[in-house]
Amino acid sequence: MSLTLAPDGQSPASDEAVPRLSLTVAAQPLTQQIANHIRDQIIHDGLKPGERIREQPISEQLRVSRTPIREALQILATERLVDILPNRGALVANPGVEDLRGMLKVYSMLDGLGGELACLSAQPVQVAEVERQYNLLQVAFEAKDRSAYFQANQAFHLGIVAGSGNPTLVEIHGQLNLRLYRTRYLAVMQIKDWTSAAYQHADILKAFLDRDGPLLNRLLQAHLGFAWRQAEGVVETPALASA
Amino acid sequence: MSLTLAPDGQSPASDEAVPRLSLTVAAQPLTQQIANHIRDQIIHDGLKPGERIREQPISEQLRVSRTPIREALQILATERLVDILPNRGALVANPGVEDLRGMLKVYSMLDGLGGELACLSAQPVQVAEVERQYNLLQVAFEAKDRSAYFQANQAFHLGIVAGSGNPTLVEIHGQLNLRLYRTRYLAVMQIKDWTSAAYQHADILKAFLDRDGPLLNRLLQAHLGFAWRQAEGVVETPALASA
DNA sequence: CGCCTGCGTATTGTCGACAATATGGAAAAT
DNA sequence: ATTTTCCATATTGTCGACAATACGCAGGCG
Repeated sequence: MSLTLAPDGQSPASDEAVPRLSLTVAAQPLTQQIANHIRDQIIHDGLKPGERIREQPISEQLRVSRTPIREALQILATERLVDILPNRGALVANPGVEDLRGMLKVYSMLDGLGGELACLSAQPVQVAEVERQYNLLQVAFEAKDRSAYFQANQAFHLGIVAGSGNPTLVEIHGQLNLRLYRTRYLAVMQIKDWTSAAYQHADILKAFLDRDGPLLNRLLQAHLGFAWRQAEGVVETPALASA
Repeated sequence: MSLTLAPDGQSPASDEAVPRLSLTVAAQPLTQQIANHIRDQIIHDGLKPGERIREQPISEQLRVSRTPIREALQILATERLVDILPNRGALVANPGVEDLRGMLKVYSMLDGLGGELACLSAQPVQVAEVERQYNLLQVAFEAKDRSAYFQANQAFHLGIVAGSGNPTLVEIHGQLNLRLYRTRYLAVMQIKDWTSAAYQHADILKAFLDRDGPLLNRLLQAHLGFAWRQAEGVVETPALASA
């Protein structure tokens, strides 16, 4: 879960135990680690929409100077997960219902396109992974484990898009997915009737296995539109709106 | 064109001539200005794909410390216009033909969706703007002014998408457009037969004015696919590939 | 009584310096 | 002659300090 960030964590006498071979996987840049850290907190609702993100507290918690933190915030701002107000700091992005509706429109289109392309070019190992996630989905559903259900649901859909073999599509789809992540998570955890949407996955999987691209495209878009209509009521949490 | 960046450019005695009223448009953050500066150079081919971007020369040219430059590079890396190799600097992104093909697939899908939505919710002023750009397009075409043609073509397509009223769509579409900008520009400037694609704009405009969403969607996607097939030959410039 | 002004403080923005890492080439070894 | 090692140099990465800006509140003014 949480990153082991502090660079002063000295493994005893490990200076020679871990020589700087080029074979060794290079540690991720500090800026990226920090961006990942903050991003995780945002999508998992540790940092609430509209909440102020101050640099100094993060600097102290992670034992890092403000410089890489500011670089990380620029990344997250470009991903539209935070808003940076010049000279007034960074806020967790707080999209309104209308914004979320617009994002979902684009997202479902990309999701459908991903499915359609995946029917053409998904590798067997990718198909198998999607099937595996479908089974996990069913297990979680029958166990009424919403958290596991959400996780498998994520992996199921992302797995299909990955099958498209289109890196740009995967990237943009994934970025929009992050923007919608928190809302979708809260929706899945809260809505009363989560049975209907769950059953749609069987048809989706079948279309995928049949490699029926156009059908899968339609099913995915309809599925997301349906899930959204169920979630819409939950969204009405204006979060922090002061003054 | 080029930014007036140097903060030492003292307009004589303008300290009181431009008081810091809240009505005054706040100057764009330095980081953004630098990002815009580098972005412009990339898409206009001043910085070539694969070329190294060193921080110090930029720092000297713009009379700015490296800190905001690094922040700008993080932004551009998130936009996939540059690649940052940890400890080894930033390069101008250099997508291969396969990458470009994948981007264009997503781009045309978004373009088509934008057109379809625009048929539903474009404001009269937006429709008028698209018509205006269409006329500029025709003028430039008849004058064989490829540069003006490209510019009007850009504004024409972006104008349609803007009519969708979906900020997320506009943003993602615009970002992909930037990634493809240089290639499209070089293609328009180089291809021999640029008459065929030009004529398609008449049908596109008509479908838009008729508010025929599905038709416009199909026309736009076909249009981009066509333009791409014409451009494909031009793309074969592997740029810098040393060692 | 409410609003405007001015100042102290908190926070962001920028900088120069130093540390860490990679690069290229000369010298040495095979 | 070729490869390897080692070092000087160039470049990126991180930091602490300072500058610039915004915020909140006390005091004064209409």
